[in-house]
Amino acid sequence: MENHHGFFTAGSSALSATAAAALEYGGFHGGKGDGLSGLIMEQMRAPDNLNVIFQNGSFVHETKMETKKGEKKIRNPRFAFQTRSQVDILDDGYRWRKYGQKAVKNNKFPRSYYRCTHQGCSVKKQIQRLTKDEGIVMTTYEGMHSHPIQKSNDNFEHILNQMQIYTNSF
DNA sequence: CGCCTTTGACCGGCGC
DNA sequence: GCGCCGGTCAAAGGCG
Repeated sequence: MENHHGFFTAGSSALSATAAAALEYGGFHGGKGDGLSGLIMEQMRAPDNLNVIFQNGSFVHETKMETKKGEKKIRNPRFAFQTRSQVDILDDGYRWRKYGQKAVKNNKFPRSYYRCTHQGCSVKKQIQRLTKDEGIVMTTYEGMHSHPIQKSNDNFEHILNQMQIYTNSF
């Protein structure tokens, strides 16, 4: 688990543990053993009400209390991470339909909302570029896929390669 | 024709 | 109540 390549330059054991959980969940077909598997964070998940955020390679977690008086208001597990990338859309192999875009306060870039188009799958994600550092794209996943990937993974791997190059030259 | 964006309207929660 | 804010809906249009 220590082989994730400077992408998240973390010494945090918490990060390692989370990464382990991600790989354990292993939604992507095959780690391919090419060293990129550590970068595949899409499938990482956090416990209920736990928001996991990576900032500048460091690891931050924030608990989110959603359970108020509603009780039924339990949010799906959420997972957020940031990547340094020129492109906003990180193709992770699933098919997404965009269902909204909103301007966010204190941010000059809009936030985009996507939903997984697989029948019966309600996984959502939001993508937002940070004003603070335009090179960073923040992606937040909510919920987990309970079905296989629909698209080829080739594109995603390509993008991962790009990201790796990009981060290494940092 | 099927699937996707775009975009303003709408909605619920919250603070004043 | 009212207005803001974040999130979602849905009509219209684009594109292969």
